[in-house]
Amino acid sequence: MDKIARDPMYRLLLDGPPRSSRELEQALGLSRVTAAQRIRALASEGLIVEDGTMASGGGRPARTWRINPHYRNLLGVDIGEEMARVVLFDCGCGVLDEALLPVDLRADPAQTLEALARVADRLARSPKATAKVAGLGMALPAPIDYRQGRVAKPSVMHGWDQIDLRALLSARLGLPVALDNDVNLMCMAEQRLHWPDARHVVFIKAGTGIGCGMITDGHLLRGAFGTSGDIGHIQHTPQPHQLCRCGKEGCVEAHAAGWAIARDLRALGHDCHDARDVMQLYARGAPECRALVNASSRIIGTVSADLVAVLSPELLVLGGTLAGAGEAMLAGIRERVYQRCLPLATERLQICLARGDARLGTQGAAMLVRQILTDPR
Amino acid sequence: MDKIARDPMYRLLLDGPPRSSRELEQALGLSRVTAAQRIRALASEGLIVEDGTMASGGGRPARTWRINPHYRNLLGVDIGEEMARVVLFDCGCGVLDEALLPVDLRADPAQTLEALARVADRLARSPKATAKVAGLGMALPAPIDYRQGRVAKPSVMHGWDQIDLRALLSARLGLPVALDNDVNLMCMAEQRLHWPDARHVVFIKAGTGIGCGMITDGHLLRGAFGTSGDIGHIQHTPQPHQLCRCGKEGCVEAHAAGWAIARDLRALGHDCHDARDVMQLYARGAPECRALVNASSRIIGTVSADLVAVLSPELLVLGGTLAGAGEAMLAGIRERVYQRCLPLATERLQICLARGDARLGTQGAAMLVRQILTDPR
DNA sequence: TTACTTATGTAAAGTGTTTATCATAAGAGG
DNA sequence: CCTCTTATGATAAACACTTTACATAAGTAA
Repeated sequence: MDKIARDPMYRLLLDGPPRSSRELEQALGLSRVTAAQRIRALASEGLIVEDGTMASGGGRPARTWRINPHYRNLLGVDIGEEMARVVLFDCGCGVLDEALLPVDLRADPAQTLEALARVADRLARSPKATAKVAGLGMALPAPIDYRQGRVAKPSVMHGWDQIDLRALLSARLGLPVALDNDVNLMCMAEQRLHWPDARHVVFIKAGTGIGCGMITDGHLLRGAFGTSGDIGHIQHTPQPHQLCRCGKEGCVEAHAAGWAIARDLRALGHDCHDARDVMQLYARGAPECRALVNASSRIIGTVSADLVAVLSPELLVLGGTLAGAGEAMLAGIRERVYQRCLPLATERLQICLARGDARLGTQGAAMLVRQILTDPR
Repeated sequence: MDKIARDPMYRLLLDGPPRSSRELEQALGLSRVTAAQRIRALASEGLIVEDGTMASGGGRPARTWRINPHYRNLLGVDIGEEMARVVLFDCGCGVLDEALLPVDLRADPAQTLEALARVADRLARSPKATAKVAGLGMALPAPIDYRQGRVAKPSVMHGWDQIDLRALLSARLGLPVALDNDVNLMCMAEQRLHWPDARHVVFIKAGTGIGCGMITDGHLLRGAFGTSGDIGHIQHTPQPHQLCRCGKEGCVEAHAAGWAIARDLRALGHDCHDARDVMQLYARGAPECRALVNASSRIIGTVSADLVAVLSPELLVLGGTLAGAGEAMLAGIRERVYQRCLPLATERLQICLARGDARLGTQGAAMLVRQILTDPR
C-alpha cells in the first residue's frame, strides 16, 4: 500500500464501522477543514468510498465513509499441525478465494515454505482477486519473536527457528510479510471483527493443543519473549498425573487438550487421533466422549478462572476445535469462573463461544500485515 | 500544574534521565529548531533546568536537561490496613516530608478522610516544602474504578464504595486528586523508578495480603473492572484446605499470605498478628517461622509460574513486607518458575526483590497525579 | 596553535493545520 | 411553502513545525 494509506483516518475506517466526516474529525482530533481535506485525498486515491447517509437529526444528514474493500487484496496463511490454510482477502477481510494444503511440521521448512509460496502465488493471480495483493500475514503454531519476524528460538517447529522466515518469504513472494503466533492472531481477529467495543479480552483456543491470546486496553499482549498465553502447560495437578507432550507431568494440556482426550478415547477402544476426531465422536453422542469433554471444560475453566482473576477481562471467548462442543464447553468454564472469582470480576464478564469460523487465524494474519502496512511508524 | 506542563517533552524528562537537546528531539520526532524552542520555553517557565554536559565525542559536548524538582510539590497517600502514610514529594518524587497516621478501615470513611486531609494540609504547609502542591495521589488496598475515581462497588473497604472519593477529597483539599489500587501503584513506581527499561513487568506484593500489578508494553494493566492482579484468591488446593478470609477455601492467601503465616504461628504459640510480626520472628531466626515462610514462597512461586507462562514478562519483582525475607522468598519463587515454565519464557527473565522502600505506594500515587496533570488529553 | 567535530542559535522560506467567516446543501417540522 | 437544523464547501489569516542555511560555541586530536 502507498504512503497515503498510513493516514490514521484510514486506519480508523479499517478497524471500525463507516463514519461521517464529523465522527472522523472528532476521533482524530482534527479540524473540520483538515478532516474534509483528508477525506477528499483518501477518496480520490480510491482508498475509501461513500457508504450512505446517517439518520437525520433535524438537519442535513451526514454522509458516511467506509474503506474500499477492493483497493488492495491481502493474503492470510494459517499453519496448523497438519494443514495450512491460505486465504485471499479483500482489504476489509472479506474472503475472495481460499486453498488448503497438507503440511508436515517435522519436514524441512524450506519445502513447506515453497509449497506455501506456490499456493500464495496462485491465489494472488486467482480470477476471484479484485486487486493486487499488498502483503501476506502468517499465523504459526509456535512462539514468535515478533520483532525479528521469525520463530522464537527453541521451538516445537523443528528447524523453523533456524531461518529468517519473514525475510525468506518476503523475498520469495516479493511482498511485505508479517508473522505472529496463531492464537494471538485469532484473538485479534475475533475481537476486531466481532467484539469491536471490548477493550479487555481473553481468547482461549482449545483444539488439539491449548493456548490463549489476550487483549488489554485494546492492544494484543505479546509479552517480552513471544511466549505469552502459554496456558497449556500450566500445572494442573489433579489426581491421576499424566505425562504431557512437553515432557512434564500434570500440564493442563495433558488432561484437557484435544490430543489428551483423543488419547483417553483410544484407550477406550475408539479410533481417535486429534481434536477433530474427538468432535466427531462427540457429535455422534458417545457418552465416554461427552464425559471427557465435560471434564476438559472444567479444567479449562480452572485456568480461565485464574486468567479472569489476573487480567479482569470483560470478555472471555472460547475458540478452537473443542469449542465445537458449544454450550457444554462453556458450562464447565462458567462453573469454575463463577465459583472461583470475585463477583466484581465476573458480574459484567461475558463468557462466549467465538463467532469467527475456521478462517479466524488467516483473518488475523491478514489484519496483521494490514496493520503494519498502514502503521505511520 | 500549568498548561505548559502538558508538553510531551516535559513528560519525557519526568519519566527518564536527563537528556540532551538532540535526544529530546529524536525521542519526540521534532526538528532541532522546535526542540530548542520548546526547551527554552520549559526552562524559562522553571519546569526544567540545565543538568550538566554529556561526554564529548570529539566535539562540543551536549548540555543535558532535567526536570526542576522544585517546580511543584506533590502529595502521595498510601492507605494500609492499619496505617496510612502521607508523603510530600518534590515533582521528581524526592521525599520532602512525611507523616504516618493510624487508620481503621472499618470506621466511617468520612472521619478517616478528614484525618487524612488534615495531615495532607499540614504537610502542604510544611517548612520542608519547596513549592506549592500541584495534586494528591492516593493508593488504596481495594479494587478501584479508575475512571470514576472511587472504590469499586462491593469492596472490603466497607462504606468506601458509597462515596465519590475523588470528588470529596478534591473539594476538601482544593487540589486535583487521583486514585488507584495500591499494588498497581507500587508496580508502577517500582518499574518507573528502578527498572525504566523493562516493558513487561510483574510486581508481586506479598504482605499481610497478596496481590500483583502488571505492566505490559510499558503500560499498567488495570483490566476492565479494576480487579486485575487478584492472585491472592486464586485456588491453590494443596492438601490441608484452609478457610480464606474471603470465605472460600484453598486460596493462595489462606496458605501463603502474611495473615495466614501469622495464624499458623499463633497456633504454635507465638504472639503474631500480621506480616510485620512474621518478619520480626523470621529475623530472630525462629525455625517454625522460617519453614512457614519457605512454604509460602513456594506457593507464591506456583502462582508466579502461572503469571510468567501467561504474560511472559522480562522482570518479576517481589515487594511487600514478606519480601523482607529476601533471598529465601526468591528461592521458592525461582524454584517453581524454573520448574514449571518454558525455558524460552525464563531464560532471560529476571526475578528480583523490589528496590523501592516502604514509600513505594506513595511514590506511585504521586506519579499517578503527576501523570494525569501532565496528560495532554 | 590549527583542523576537525559536534552542539547550539538565528533567520527565512515552505508546508500543513487551525480558526473564523461566509455560502450552500439537504433533511425535519410546521 | 418557509424556517430551523445540521452538514459540507470554499477561502483567508494565524499558527506551529520543518527544512535549509549560515554563524557561533566548545570540546578533541594533532
